[in-house]
Amino acid sequence: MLDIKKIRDNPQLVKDGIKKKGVSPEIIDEILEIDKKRRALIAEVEQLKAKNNKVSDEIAKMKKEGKDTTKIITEMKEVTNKIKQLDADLQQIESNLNSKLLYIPNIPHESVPVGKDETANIEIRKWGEKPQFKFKPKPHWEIAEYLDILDNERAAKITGTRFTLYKGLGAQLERALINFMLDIQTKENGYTEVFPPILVNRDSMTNTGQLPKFENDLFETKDPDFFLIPTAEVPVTNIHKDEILKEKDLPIYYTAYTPCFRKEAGAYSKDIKGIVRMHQFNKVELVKFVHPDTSYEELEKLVNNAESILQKLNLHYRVVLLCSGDMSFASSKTYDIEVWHPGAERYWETSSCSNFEDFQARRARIKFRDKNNKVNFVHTLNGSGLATSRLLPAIIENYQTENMEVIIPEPLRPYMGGIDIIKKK
RNA sequence: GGAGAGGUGGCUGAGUGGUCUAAAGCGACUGACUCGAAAUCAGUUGUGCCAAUUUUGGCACCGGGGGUUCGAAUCCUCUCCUCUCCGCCA
Repeated sequence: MLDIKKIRDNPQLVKDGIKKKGVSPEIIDEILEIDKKRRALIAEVEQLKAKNNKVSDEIAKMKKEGKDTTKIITEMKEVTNKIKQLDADLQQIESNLNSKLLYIPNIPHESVPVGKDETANIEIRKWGEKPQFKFKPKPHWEIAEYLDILDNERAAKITGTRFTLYKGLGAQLERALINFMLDIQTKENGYTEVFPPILVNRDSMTNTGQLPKFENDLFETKDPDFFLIPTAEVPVTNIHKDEILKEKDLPIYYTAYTPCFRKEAGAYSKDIKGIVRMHQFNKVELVKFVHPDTSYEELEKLVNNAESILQKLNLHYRVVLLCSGDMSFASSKTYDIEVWHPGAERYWETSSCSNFEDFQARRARIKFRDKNNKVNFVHTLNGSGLATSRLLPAIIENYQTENMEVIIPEPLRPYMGGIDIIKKK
């Protein structure tokens, strides 16, 4: 959510900002018009309330002195009725204003390239090199089927399309990756591990920006009404909802493994091969609550923390700075980390690291008290550290052998009971 | 799922229709005393919105929504959460 005061004081800046994100700027004029009405109404109704409060005190005194109050009470009834009516009007205007504000995206940071879609993204750096094979590397779904470690067909029997069943050493490798990543993020990078609820309420989903605009992308439950999280960002960011944190406690770093659930409505059908785009996938997430002055430094560190996993696994990747039009609704600046899949012959996003500045904090009312006792919004950041539905295929494809076996990367072997290769049974 | 109790400031906790501008204590902060600390003493101590911004004034907030009343922390109603007991259960 953007600050209504900022919109009021600097409408052109906000208009330019949302335009870069592909949202048409007329909405800002509507918002300002509603805000104007709202403030006029507040002035009117509060004046009446002040009178009401004053006279109520007088009535109390009169009663104590035994004076007759019937006349003044009759008069006040009219005032009260007027207040009720104005309050109802005000409530309607405020909910209208609020629902409009909830649809306004965050505006991009000045360092973000302006562009419409992914073609305007900028490659920042590459790490490692594409592995060379003496044979033609196969895509992960062929190897996984041969080794019988992933089974989409049986998962479809259980649930439906875009689900997978991890089997045997495949299941074990998934679990190893999760544990490995959590250990790195907690032991080396200073994150505190949490394991949050994966069903959340509407408020939490609104605070991080998935709602109200993207309800179609989410799975929800009936009775009670909850949503399945599309990312651990949602429950973890909401840990500090409605809190005023101490400045000395910042920055706060959390990491969490959760399954994630996405409808992937409208996603390209060509992506359904293998497990790169599932309705359910596993992810280790990194979330930060930081002082506003440090959030862009913290973003760089966050990206480095995510990269460190790929480096340890010796997987070639590139870091991409997203352009304004390719960024998510709530983000001010986003880097994607894309890992090389030699079988599929393409890079796949395996992490997305964003600074939301105070966009989410304002919605979730997450603040801190500074040295001068002033209360201010924190900045929130998050990034995948990493998503296993893209990482496990990358390992299968990068570590495949000519006879379709998969070598386990050395750092994962302790998590696999010492197993160093996946062979056909 | 059933029965009961309860939700008040950073924390403990009083307040059951009208100086509540929410008692008191603890904690925190500031100052005094001190070489310094402790103890002691004095003072300060929430959030949001509106208007002006030099001092400030007004409104709202006692889990949340709605209602009764001239007036609600207090009464009614719905709802959420916590605790205790029973039932069920990984």
